[in-house]
Amino acid sequence: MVTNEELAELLFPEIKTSIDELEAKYPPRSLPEGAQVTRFAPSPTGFLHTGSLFTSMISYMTAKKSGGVYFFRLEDTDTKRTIEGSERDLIDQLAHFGINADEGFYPEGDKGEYGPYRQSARASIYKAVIKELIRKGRAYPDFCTPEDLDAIRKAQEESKVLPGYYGVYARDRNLSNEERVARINAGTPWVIRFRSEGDHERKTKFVDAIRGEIELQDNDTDVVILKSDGLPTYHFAHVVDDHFMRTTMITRGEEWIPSTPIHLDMFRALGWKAPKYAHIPSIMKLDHGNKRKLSKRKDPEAAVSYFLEQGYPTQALLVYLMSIANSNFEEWTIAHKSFDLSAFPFSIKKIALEGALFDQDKLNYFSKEIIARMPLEEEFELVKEYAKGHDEALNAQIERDPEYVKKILNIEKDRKNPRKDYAKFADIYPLIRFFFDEEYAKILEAGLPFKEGDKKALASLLLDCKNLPFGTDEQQWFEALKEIGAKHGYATSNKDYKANPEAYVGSVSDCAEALRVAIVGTNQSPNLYEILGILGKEKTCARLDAVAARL
RNA sequence: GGCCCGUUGGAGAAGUGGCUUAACUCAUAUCCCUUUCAAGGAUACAUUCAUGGGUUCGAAUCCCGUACGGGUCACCA
Repeated sequence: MVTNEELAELLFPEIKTSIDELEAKYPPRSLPEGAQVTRFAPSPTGFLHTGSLFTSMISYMTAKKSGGVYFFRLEDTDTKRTIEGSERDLIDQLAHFGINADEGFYPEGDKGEYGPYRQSARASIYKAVIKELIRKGRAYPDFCTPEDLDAIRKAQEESKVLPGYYGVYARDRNLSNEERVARINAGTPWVIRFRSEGDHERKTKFVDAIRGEIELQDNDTDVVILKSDGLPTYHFAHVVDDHFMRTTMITRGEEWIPSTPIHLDMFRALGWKAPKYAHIPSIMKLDHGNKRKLSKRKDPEAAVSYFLEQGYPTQALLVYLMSIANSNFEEWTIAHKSFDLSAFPFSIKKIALEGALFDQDKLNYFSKEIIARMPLEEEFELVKEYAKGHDEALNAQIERDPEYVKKILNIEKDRKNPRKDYAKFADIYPLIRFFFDEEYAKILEAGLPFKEGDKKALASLLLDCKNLPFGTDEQQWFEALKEIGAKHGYATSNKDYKANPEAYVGSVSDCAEALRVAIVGTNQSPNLYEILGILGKEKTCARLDAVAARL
């Protein structure tokens, strides 16, 4: 007769730690009433996903708003999919967005009392719990090969019965301990499965912090909890980690809803109090008329790095994501004239149930608004940082003459309603390149889009514009432009022109447009007066001469 | 296929039995302003809340069925 105790000892002889010792080592946190402990627990399998940023922001806000703790845990139990170094990117990018963990895994070392915070370093903790489960008869070694499992699944499909390792299909569930010991000693590979006592005919209920009460069929499958590589599966790691790390609210993607009964089943078996769950909806995308989850493979906007490369201010993305999470946030920003997330009364209950379609237009709107209202110095610093890593041409100009670039960024900024030209920093250079002489030379070379008309008259008008005053106010400057225009047959107001079009060559608008095209190369630009002010008299005149000479 | 979640305008959504002739924001369109563009101002945009039935004096709001969309059924998380 082999006891469970002996089986446990044979399987994990090196494990001496008891659950009580773990309980003592990781005591309940002393936090004020209502404080939530949340976490973000990604796998290091690539770059930060936009949906992950969404979830982590929600976790972070939930902890902060309640005076609790937000921590970061690395779920690196899938050694096959792990991408070397991606944990660094994960943490760096999160930090970039200001989502800094109070405790957790850091490449240079853990911070906090509830570690280790990387699952691959917690093997002995999982095994200690499993050893106890085996002693209690709630876990057992399973000797099925992948082929055996395939065969079971096929048989189930043929007889149209639910697939899975449960009940009579759980082949090794009722092996005698003697048999188990014999196979182990014979060197047969094994995994450990949880022994469920659930009944599929019954329901388990739980309250989701976002969706309210959810009722699901009870779990009755004996899930794998320890893989053959000695590492736990997600299901088990979640239960053990979030118990000993004293997480109070699990924020995770909605794809986890169907497996929640498995987790609840294990919490019950271990006699632990289950945490609250908040299942976050996924961010979707419309694809040929169908909604689907943002896909890292198909959608560039699924990777947070995309927004960083495009030069969206991190605040803009966060604000956009918050507008999806709590739709009253938008009204709040208007009422408070602020985009400060930390001041907003975020509520996890207000998250809508259906996954929102990712809306680039709306992101751009927020981003334009944020960039336009940002103080010049702040904007300049962000632009500088962006250009350094992502925009060579812009960077070169900033290095050559930062003050000049700063002046350009400041055009029509100091007003009640500042210009909103840029949704992202990548938009900047194409719009301002005409300011730089070598770029202007290229523009000139490509030909200027003047309206059809008398070239000679145009040249003479442009040459006359060299007499435009510098250093005066805009009103005086514009009067001077009108005067010059009048000399060349342009009406001084659009009304005059409309009233009697035959009497004029064109209106002031046409006159201004000619000047604009000559100086910037297109018929659209920010305020001309400010542009000329930045270019200065010398450059302006040189450009006018060059254009006139070509006509 | 089983199970679960969901369904208000092009998009995000408010609304949980009468105050809704369905808020607010983005997008779109038209007009005004205007030295262009951006901005700003004004107006328009769901006779109706997926659909069929029921409960009620009264339903987007409660109940049931149907359709559609999403998710999930691994030694992946």
